Order: sequence, then C-alpha cells, then structure tokens
Amino acid sequence: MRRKPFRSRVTSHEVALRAGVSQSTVSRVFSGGEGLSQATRQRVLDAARDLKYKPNAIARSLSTRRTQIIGLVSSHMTNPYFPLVLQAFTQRLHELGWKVLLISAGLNEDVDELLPEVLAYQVDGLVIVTGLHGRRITEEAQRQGLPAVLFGRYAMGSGVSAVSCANYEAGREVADAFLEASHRRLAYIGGLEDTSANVDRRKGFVERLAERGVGGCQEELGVFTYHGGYEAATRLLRSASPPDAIFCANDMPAFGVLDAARDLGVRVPDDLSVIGFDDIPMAQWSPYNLTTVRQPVEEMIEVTLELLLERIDNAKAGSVVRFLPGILVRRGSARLIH
Amino acid sequence: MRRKPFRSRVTSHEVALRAGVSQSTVSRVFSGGEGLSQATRQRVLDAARDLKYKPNAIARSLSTRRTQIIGLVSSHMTNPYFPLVLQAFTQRLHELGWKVLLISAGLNEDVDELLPEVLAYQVDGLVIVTGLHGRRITEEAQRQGLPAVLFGRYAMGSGVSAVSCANYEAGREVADAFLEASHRRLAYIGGLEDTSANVDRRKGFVERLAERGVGGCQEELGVFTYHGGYEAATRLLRSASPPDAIFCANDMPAFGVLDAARDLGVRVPDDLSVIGFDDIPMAQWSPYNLTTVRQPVEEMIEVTLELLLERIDNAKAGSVVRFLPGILVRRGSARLIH
DNA sequence: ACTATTTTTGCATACGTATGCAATATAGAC
DNA sequence: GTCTATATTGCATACGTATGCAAAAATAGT
Repeated sequence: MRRKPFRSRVTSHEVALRAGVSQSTVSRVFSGGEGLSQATRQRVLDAARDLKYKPNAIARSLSTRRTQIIGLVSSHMTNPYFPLVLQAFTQRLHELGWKVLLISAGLNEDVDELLPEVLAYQVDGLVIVTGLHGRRITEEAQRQGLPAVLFGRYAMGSGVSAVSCANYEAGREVADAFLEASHRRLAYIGGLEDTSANVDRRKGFVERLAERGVGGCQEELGVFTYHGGYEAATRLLRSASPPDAIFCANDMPAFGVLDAARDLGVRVPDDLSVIGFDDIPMAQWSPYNLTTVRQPVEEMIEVTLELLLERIDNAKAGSVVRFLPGILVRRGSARLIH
Repeated sequence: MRRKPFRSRVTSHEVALRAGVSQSTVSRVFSGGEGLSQATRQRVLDAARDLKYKPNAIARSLSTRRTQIIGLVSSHMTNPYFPLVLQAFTQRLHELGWKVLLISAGLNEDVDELLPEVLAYQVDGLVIVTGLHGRRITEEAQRQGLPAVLFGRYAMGSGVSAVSCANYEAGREVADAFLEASHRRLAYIGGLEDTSANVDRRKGFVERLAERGVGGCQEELGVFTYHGGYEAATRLLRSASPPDAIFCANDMPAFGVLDAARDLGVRVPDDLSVIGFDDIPMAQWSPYNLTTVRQPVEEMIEVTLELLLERIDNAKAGSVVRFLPGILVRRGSARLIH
C-alpha cells in the first residue's frame, strides 16, 4: 500500500540510509540526542542538511503524545487591546518553542462549539482570552484534565487557573481619586459583558463610594463602544443632575464620553473628569489625553504562561488565581489631586 | 512497550470493541462513511457517544497526509486593521472546516525564521498577511510547492498568488478627487513599509497629478503612526508653502494630521482636505470623520481563501494576482465635489 | 590478552487512523 | 435450493517518529 507521501518527502529513513545508520539513530539525533558518538551525530547532521530533512512534527506528536501546540481561545473582541494580547501571547509562545492554534469565534457564535475540534488536535494546553463566552470551554477543559489558564477573567471554584488585573482594587482607587479631588456627582459606565472583570471594577468603585458616604452613583451599563459611550455621556450630561466625574470600565467608551462632552460644551477636566480603563495606545492621543487605569498586560501574559507551562509539566500542580495591580495613569482628562 | 496514552484515552479500537466491529469500521464511520449498513453505523455511533470518542486529528493527519491546518503568517502589525483581518480569516476558515496555526513575529524579528518550524507541522497551505517581512517565506513556500496566497501585497513573478486592493487606481482616484475640488498644493504622507501597497498608492497619486499638470507634490515618507502623522503635518503646515490637501497612505497618521491641523488652527476641510486609506472604525468617530479609501476587506478575504483552497485541492492550479477596487468613502475631512 | 564495564547502535514495536484488498454476508435471479 | 452479483466487513499494513531492550562495539581494569 504505497501512498502519496507528505510534501516533504524526506523522512528519517532516508537520512538514515544516506548516513549509513539506523532510523532510530537519526531520531535520536533530532530529539534528545543522548548517548551518541560525536562522529555519527555529525554524519547524520550532514546527511540531513544535504537532504534538507526536517522531522515531521505530526508523526513526532503521535509518537510522543505531545504536540507542543497551545490553543489560544478568543471570542469576538470588543476591546481593541485584545488583538495585541493575542499577538503578544503568540510571540512569547514561539520564543518558548510552542506553536499556537488560534480559535476565535464571532460575536454571535460560541467558542464552545469549536472546542471538540480543537481537542481533536491534542493541544497540550489552553489559554482562554475571552470576555463573554467560554464558560463551557472552561468546564470541559477541566473535565478532560487539559491544562488551561483564563486571562483577564477568573472562575473561582472551577479549578482552572486564572490571571487577571486587580479590578476590584482599581475600582476603589478610582473612587478615592475622584473623591479626593472633591468630585461628588459620580457616574459609572460599564461594559457589556457580565464578566468578573466588569463586575469587579464596578463593585470596587461603587463600594468605595458608599464606604466614604457617597451614594447614588449613576450607572450606564452595557456600553463598550465609542458610540455607546458618546450616547451614554450625552444622556448623563443632559440629565437633571449631570455628573462631574465619570468612570468608564473601558477606554473605548471613554473616548466617546470625551467627544460628547466637547460637543456639548462641557469642559474637560474643568467641568468633568473622566477616567478610563486599559490604557490602549489611543489614550495618549492629543484630543483625548485620557487618564486611565493601565492593565499590566506584559506581566499578566508572562504569569499566565508560567502557570500554564508549569501545569503542563506537572499535571498535579494546583490551580491558582493571580491578581496583578493596575496602574492609574494620570493624564489630562481628570482633575485629580497631585 | 506500553506508553502513557494521549489525554483522551479512548481510541477507535475501544469503540470498535464496544460496538462489536473492527477498528476499520469505526474509522469508516468517522471518515468517508461509504458502504456501511445503517445498523452498524448506528451501533458505532452509539458506542462512540457512550465513550465520548473523538477521532485523533494528529493520527488522522499522519495517515492521510492532510492536516486541515492553514498557517496564518503575520508580522508585526503597524496597521490596526490587521488584527481584524486575522480574526476574520480565522473565523472563515473555521466555518470551512480548517484549523489555523498562527505565526506572528515582532517588529524586529523575521517571520522567515519561523517557517521551518511551521512546515514541520505539515500545514496544508499558507495565508501571508504581512507588510514588510516575509519575502523569503514566500520563496520558500513556492520552492516546497506549498500552496500560499499573499494578502494585501503581491510579488509578481514569484509564482505565488496574491489578493490586494487596487492601490494604484485608488491613488489616482484620490488625485482626481483633490484636483476636481480645485486643490493645487498637494502633499503625500506615506507608510514605513516598502511594500507593493505603499508603492502603488504613492505611484498612482503622484502619476495622476503629473498627468494633469500638477507637479511638486510634497512627500513625507516612513510615517505610519498617529504621532508620525502629527509631526509630519506640523512640518508641512508650518512650511513656506503649506499644502491645502494631504493624502495619507493610512488612516492612523491621518488622525494625527487632523489633530495637528486643529492644534495649529488650520480648519478642516475649509483650509485643508485630508484623505486617508483603510477606513478603520475610528474613521467614523466624530472628531475625525475621515474621508478615506475603504479596502474591500471582506471580499479580499473571501477571494484569498478561494484561491488558496482551490490550489490545495488542485496542485497544478496556476498562480493568480487579483486586485479589488477600493471605495472612496466621503466624509467630512475633505472638501470634494459632489 | 581477557574479562567486566560502559557506550553506542540497531531491532522491533508502539502511537491512532486510513485504506487496498480479500473474505464474508446478503440479496437477486432462475 | 443453487449460483452470481453486490453490499458489508475485517485483515493487514502504511503514515513517520520515538524508545525499551538487547546486541555490538569500545573502553577500562588487571
């Protein structure tokens, strides 16, 4: 039963033939490389070079039951900083010698549908970078004993590790910053997704306000786009009691807020302070110059991969949830003390 | 020689055992499914369901010499619309039953370094979405007979198919639009990358100006960021002969141009018309409202995949370069006729 | 020079699925 | 009921690499 060979027709057998050794020896040269004489190793390498031989990773995976592939799961990205995160994960994984299988679903599709397909490829682990969806994917990974780490979100009690920004604390810090600058009419504009991130930002903000005796914070929820922010701000600023400070759970709607304020003649930061979240590159642009909470993305990625790879090496490593502090970056859109 | 099994310990053998058939039969149920009695098929499916069996794609790939994986190659993205493109490619490929191996390099790395690693995974084809780098990757794919399609760029004579926006024609159209609106002091701000896209945009613009008797177009090259655009515009607008119309090869610097104009008190579009390229979402934001050339991204992706998949099915399909027309989207940043 | 080690190498088989071919079961024709 | 023709199924092996174990070769020890 002869079949059409793979595109790269050269296999370890042919290298073995040319080098005058057995296939096993060729294999050993290209994998561990233990207990080989310098001479044969060199002969094999020469033969391989001549034939332009590259080990077939598929065959290797089948034999070792390790694919060296990480599944990178992402749902529709409402947040413009997600793509950068994917890019960063991919590069870092490449550096560490892994390949990345990308799984991404649209706004209305469910990533969960794709999981079985991906598991079929025997990925060694999963990084889950997704807001709304992916609850089932998490459970399923856990059930299968497939190492997985959630990024930017957590699921307590699920047994799945997670790395996230300390959103609750950041929310409190923003509240404090506003209050110390004597703002008293506060508003919160929150994202669409009912994720731990959004819940915690709001909770931290509102709770801290309450602790310091400021109640009745106005809220606009389900806002995650520029236009949504524009409209929400328009409503708020035209209302009977317009806020003098707005905390946006994401930068994108914060830009909309700033443009709405300008269009309504509300001066920033004199009449209105605005603080966003994420610190995407646009936050530095001159018309916005947005004060915002920066997520320590680089570090979060690093920790995520540490946890994941450790779990892959050592199947019985426990699950961990790590919160990394956000940094309030003070620019011009908020009137704050110091 | 018993080894630790794959995570999903259930194989076609065990399904066969439970269903009381041979492994071949199970295999046939999950692949083609030709010539099987309805009864056995059902028994196999039941057994598979009970055992939660999923065929191992790695083993299948080894056997069929088809991985159903497409390599998606991207270099550092200077352009914010690239991530969306990656996302769109991924989703579409999923819909079509393919998996995506993501290969992306940083600004200073060379994607080319990663190619051998990827080829080791026996991808069935390559989509190359990259500006600056990736010349060698293209040649290498061609040499190996690996189906590949360039996106947003082309390499004539390389034998590699490509799909791109009709940049040259778009450049001419922008020139015509400016001239018809009686602009005479023109400037061009071009991107960093010395790619066919940038070369063609500039060429079409400048050539058309020359054809219609307008020479001496000022040029600022190597500008692809917001800040770069801001600075370039500042230089141009403060010069002895400031332009009254600027064509930016990308939207991002165009935003910088608009902000610079505002900061210098130059009114847009009264004193200055600005046209960008790409039509990224921000172009619609109220402070910019940018007139720009939209690339027909959806269609480009569709055509790219058609060409690629056809080439995969039919190894001897010839290489094709397709140019899809861009659309000048008229908004408020340029004073144009009609 | 001869045995006891220690290195190096090769043999055989496993990883899980697909498939050509032969064998068997089933149906159809008379 | 016998004999073809056809629809189902199973056997055996291939895909390319890794690796336990035994064999062979090299080295050391006396």
